[in-house]
Amino acid sequence: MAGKQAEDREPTQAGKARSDINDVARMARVSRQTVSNVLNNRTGYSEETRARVLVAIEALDYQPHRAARSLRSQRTMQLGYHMPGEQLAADNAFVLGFIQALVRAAADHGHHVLVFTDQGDELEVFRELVAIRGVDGFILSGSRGDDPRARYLHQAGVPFALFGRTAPSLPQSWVDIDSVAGASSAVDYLVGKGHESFAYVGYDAKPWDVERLEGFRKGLADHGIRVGERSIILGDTLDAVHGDVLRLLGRKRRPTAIVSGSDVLAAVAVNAAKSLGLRIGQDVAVTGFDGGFVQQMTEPVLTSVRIPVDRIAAELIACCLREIDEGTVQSAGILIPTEIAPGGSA
Amino acid sequence: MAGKQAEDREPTQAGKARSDINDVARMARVSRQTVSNVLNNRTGYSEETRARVLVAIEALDYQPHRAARSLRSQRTMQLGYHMPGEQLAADNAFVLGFIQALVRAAADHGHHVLVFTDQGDELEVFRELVAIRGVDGFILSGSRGDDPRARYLHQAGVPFALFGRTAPSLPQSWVDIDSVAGASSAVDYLVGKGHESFAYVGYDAKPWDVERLEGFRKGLADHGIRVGERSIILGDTLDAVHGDVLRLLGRKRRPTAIVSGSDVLAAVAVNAAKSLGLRIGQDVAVTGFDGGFVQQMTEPVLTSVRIPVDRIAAELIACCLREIDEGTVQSAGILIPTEIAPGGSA
DNA sequence: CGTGAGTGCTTGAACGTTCAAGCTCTCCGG
DNA sequence: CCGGAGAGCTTGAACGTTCAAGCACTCACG
Repeated sequence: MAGKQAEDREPTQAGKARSDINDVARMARVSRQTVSNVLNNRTGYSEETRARVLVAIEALDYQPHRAARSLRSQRTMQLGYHMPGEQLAADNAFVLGFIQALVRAAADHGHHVLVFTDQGDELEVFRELVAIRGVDGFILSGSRGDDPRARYLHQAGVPFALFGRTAPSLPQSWVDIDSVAGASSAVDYLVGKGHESFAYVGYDAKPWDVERLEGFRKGLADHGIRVGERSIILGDTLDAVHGDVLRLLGRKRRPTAIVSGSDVLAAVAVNAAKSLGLRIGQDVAVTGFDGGFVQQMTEPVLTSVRIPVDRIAAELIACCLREIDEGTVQSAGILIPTEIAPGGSA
Repeated sequence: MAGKQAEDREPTQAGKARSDINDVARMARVSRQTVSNVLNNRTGYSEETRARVLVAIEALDYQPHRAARSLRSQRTMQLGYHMPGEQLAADNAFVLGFIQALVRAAADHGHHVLVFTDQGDELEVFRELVAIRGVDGFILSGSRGDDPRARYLHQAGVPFALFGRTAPSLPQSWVDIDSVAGASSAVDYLVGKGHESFAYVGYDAKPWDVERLEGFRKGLADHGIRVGERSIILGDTLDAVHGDVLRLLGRKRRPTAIVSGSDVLAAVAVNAAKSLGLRIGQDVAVTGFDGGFVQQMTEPVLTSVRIPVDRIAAELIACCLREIDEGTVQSAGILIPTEIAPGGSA
């Protein structure tokens, strides 16, 4: 049943071993070191030599052996991304897009991404990766305040960049979105559409949830609009939020616009509104926050505050590599603005 | 603004370089090779020596240098996972959980996972990774029929395992879920709850979509239940499906149970039913397919055919490592059964 | 008591790069 | 015509492991 020798799986490369740097050197009639220099765009060779080397590389289809390079140069050309180990929850749609963006951004700089996660002890897995020198640096995400991973890496002298913010006591590279401005921009957008009566639906768990609510309040204040506390729904479970939205929209003077701190909760609000017979985008406007694929899951498509993952990933990788290459820490963080991604819901 | 020397980031390790295998050997009063043998659980040393070596390893906090190991042994202890490069869509909730499961399963065998994706040429990125010997093998996903990635890897003689099925012409390791049995089991479950009148909501794009519908039909046939073609909704857009479900449930003799080939579409069906004032789980039952976090996004929670990602990941990693270690290909694939994850919707 | 087969351990070499130091020209200023 | 600098290239060593051989000693067997 099982078992078939793998030998017969290599029909083409019969005996012909992979070529190494010496083969290239021999063919180009130069020394190994010169090949190495060309490969790493160093100086110290003529234009003519360079051309000969490149021809040989091409002809032999040579690519340097990653492990050999790493051993000598002490650079792995790999970055580690710590994937949240928690039970997968609502904003995971976001994480997947983020990983994809990270991988692409790293590839732009010739690096690969090692994705890892922890089970139990969060730091253990970092310690191991640092000990075996498996990566050159780390990308962390989902942090506000004092992050034990950041503290450990800092103390261990390992470069890293953080998506989110930490306690400003340590100098470290971080990139974050401007959640306050994002939520505030949703209000601007709705005001621009003529809305005057608002409600908010969001989580209450993470620091950025608080910031989004704060942004909502700021946005209203900017336009001199007041909002009652009863119009602010902060829910843990989708059930509870669903019920609260029903109650909210059942009121005599119901709001015409609902700003949400999450696409998923916005979807819940859309459903609740629909079940009351309200037309989304006409009787009531709803905006979300994320812009992942959940945005497409409502009908009509959600208008959402999009988190620009590509920008974020690019900055994170750039920060991390700068730290690796130059040994310097970008002590000021980077705040990335969000964008409104208009759908039919507002 | 920017720029702070990283020097002062290493307060603890002043000069004290990391210890290598020779340090351990010296401390345990044995040779490098003996340390190496202990490390790799080989034979050729006494129990007493082994103990001394372990003490030394502990004392020096020694961990072997990954790159050095790789160079000599030609094993990277890394597996590559090719993340679908397409625009992120509905079943991405699934992919994220899958990655997490893969990472964990690989870790159980002392391996790390390199996640990569392509932009444009799908094979290019494989060729590079193979050329630099960046991984020992690959995990592919999302394939039915003739997969160019599988073809390439096979021809290059690189071990890999496939989530999905390919043309049976090539002997290769694959693991897949039994979609037909899965959809069929949803019908069984609903029949067990007393339902007699069914409808189906699903996609039509991928091979497994077809299989799920097939399973639905088979499940009905098993119970001698007939279904009209008008009760089978195959949609591309959520909008269209939403409308079709409204029409379906608006019929005089409406079905009491809706089986769906996707949690997302099941969620759409739930919303549509709610907007007609139907009580989910009572007036109409709905089941999904996936069991990712989308399952939690409806109210009540969706009853769904869960894809056991942990099992799948474990089998994939095991297959791939077997191929790497023993050079043998498991020529028969593995079909993993799904499980019904009951929620309140059916 | 010589021989063959373990058992337990050591040693030099190798894996495929890059580092650090050197070597050989040429060219230019004094 | 000597000295110094630089351009262009080479060479031995090193990175930290594992491989492949070998060595010394013990023990059983004929």
